[in-house]
Amino acid sequence: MSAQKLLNQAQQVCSKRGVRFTPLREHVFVLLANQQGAVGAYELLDQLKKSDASAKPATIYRALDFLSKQGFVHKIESINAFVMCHHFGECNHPVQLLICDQCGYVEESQSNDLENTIQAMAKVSGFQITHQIVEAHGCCANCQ
Amino acid sequence: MSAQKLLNQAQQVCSKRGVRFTPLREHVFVLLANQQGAVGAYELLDQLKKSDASAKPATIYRALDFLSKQGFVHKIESINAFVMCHHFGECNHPVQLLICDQCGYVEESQSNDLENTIQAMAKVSGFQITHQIVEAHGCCANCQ
DNA sequence: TATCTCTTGTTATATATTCTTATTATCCAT
DNA sequence: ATGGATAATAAGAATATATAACAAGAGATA
Repeated sequence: MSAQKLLNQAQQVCSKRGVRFTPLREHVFVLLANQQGAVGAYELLDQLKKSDASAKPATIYRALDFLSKQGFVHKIESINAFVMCHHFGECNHPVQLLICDQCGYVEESQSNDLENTIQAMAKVSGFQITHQIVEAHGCCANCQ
Repeated sequence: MSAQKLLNQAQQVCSKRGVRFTPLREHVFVLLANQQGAVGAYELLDQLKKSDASAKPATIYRALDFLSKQGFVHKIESINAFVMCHHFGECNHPVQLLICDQCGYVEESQSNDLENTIQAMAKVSGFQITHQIVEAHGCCANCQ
């Protein structure tokens, strides 16, 4: 999906939810939308600085925090990077990521089986899951 | 399992593998073994400093790196913390963690189902997995 | 002993988050 | 509309977390 389409969609979602999609947040959103695969926060910060020299780490992290909460981007915990979610409009799915260690490509996948299996595993221990992180590293089809 | 037993076991594993379980590494190992649940690196560093005032971040991270590679401890990516593995002797299992956000308790669990499901999910995309992170957050049986 | 490798010490730097204060937007009463 | 109260957002500084780079030391091997 194009960056412009994603942006429009995000604007609609924000206005529907009554949250503020400020210029700063939009800016970071667009930076991410134009990015292939995962990006680090400081790489985004460098890009942001080109048009806003006063940007600081907290600036970018706050924006990323907002975008995550809205489900527009996902944080990849295992490599401290961020990736745009290309179907935030559709549903509130749990995130499962396939991360190519060669080229940085990140694929988002959705398996109900996996979700169910994790829930089953937790149940055995009487554990109540609120959210989960599933990140698989390896080599994508292209890089093999 | 007691800290002492774990230590003995780790010593045996190291000598079998021909890797050096230096005093420093042992020390960090024991700190972790005596810990309930997850610990941050800088918390360990503070403890280490009590007997070795010259310890620095790199000191602890190097030791943790070694212990991770040997499978003695696991890093929890989603909270930047470390936890002792209580069955490193048994097998080379993929790690699945249940993390209680209330009390910090971490349970390691092992589901072949889950492993298989993830592999199946990857196969659909022609993705080859080398390793994976599964971390479920929520509330343990005790805290409910 | 000479050499090679692994480990550690030390410093600097990269990455990430928190806290406090200031600013801006929104809402409501006038 | 206008001003004032309130809440959300942003700036800035400080701190927490993690790694890199290089020099020095200790162990193993021949």
